[in-house]
Amino acid sequence: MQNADLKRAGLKATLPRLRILQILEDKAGFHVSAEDVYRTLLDSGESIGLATVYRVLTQFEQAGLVIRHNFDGGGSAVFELAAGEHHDHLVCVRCNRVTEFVDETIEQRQRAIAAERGFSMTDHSLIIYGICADCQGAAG
Amino acid sequence: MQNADLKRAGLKATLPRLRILQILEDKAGFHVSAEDVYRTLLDSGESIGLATVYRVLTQFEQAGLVIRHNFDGGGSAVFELAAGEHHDHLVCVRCNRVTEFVDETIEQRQRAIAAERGFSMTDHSLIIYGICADCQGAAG
DNA sequence: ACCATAATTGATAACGATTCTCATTGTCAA
DNA sequence: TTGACAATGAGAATCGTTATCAATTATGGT
Repeated sequence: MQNADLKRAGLKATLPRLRILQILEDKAGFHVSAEDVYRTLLDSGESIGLATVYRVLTQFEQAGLVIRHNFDGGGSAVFELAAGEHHDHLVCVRCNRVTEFVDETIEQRQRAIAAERGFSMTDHSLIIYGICADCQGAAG
Repeated sequence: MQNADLKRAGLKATLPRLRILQILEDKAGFHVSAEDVYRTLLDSGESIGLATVYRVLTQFEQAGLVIRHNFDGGGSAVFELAAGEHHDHLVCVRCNRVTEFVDETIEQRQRAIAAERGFSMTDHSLIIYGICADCQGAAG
């Protein structure tokens, strides 16, 4: 039960938080914006304010439940459930689809580079922008 | 003469563009926001509109003269002269200073990963967030 | 189950960054 | 020079996001 997930994160198990967590789980593996979550809620007949969606997503991020990404291009941040291990992203600049990947060689080099410079790494973000196979097939 | 740089990029050599290009050259190696450029202009006694600064920076970006970065945290985009080769960034989350680095191993892996997935890479961005040596020394 | 308390919510105003609008001005090729 | 058309400046408008604040709700002790 997600109720416990929230408690564990130090958050009261309120209805908006449960609903939003559910939506994120339903879309596991996808990247959704605050607006996406908000619209999904509206479509389900829930009446939860947009401000609450932003607040809750920020709380989830701070609690480590979700990860926020600021990809170039699209002006809004996107979120994904923090389940599983760290991964990086391939973003299609044409259809905006996001694919994930993990590469241990790169991870190692990053750690080495940070260490070489006395940099205490807190996070990192690697994004490859390009045109996905589907979009190459489709239009020029 | 920068006049020629602009012409080559297909841009008329107007005064605002020349001044802004000059500022970017003066700050080569640094990352400046549109506001930074704007304030620098004001301080020099120039009266160039903020809207023009944004427009010109966007044009420079499209012309390949500058690179725009959207680092996490700081809400505004920063720009740097596109001179020289591609490089990645270390961003200090405490003082916001940006350091650059190049790592051929990572570059290669990125190309390989894109290729493996039939992804036609147009760009990529690797940012390591952390606390720089100076800031570690300073405060806890 | 009930209550008090403190956290959470929703509606909307406010915000910062960026873009748009449009009348005015400037550049450049002829 | 001059004309055509792109570029500019000032401010309004827009976008995503955050703050405000009164009303609502979850939770722990009873």
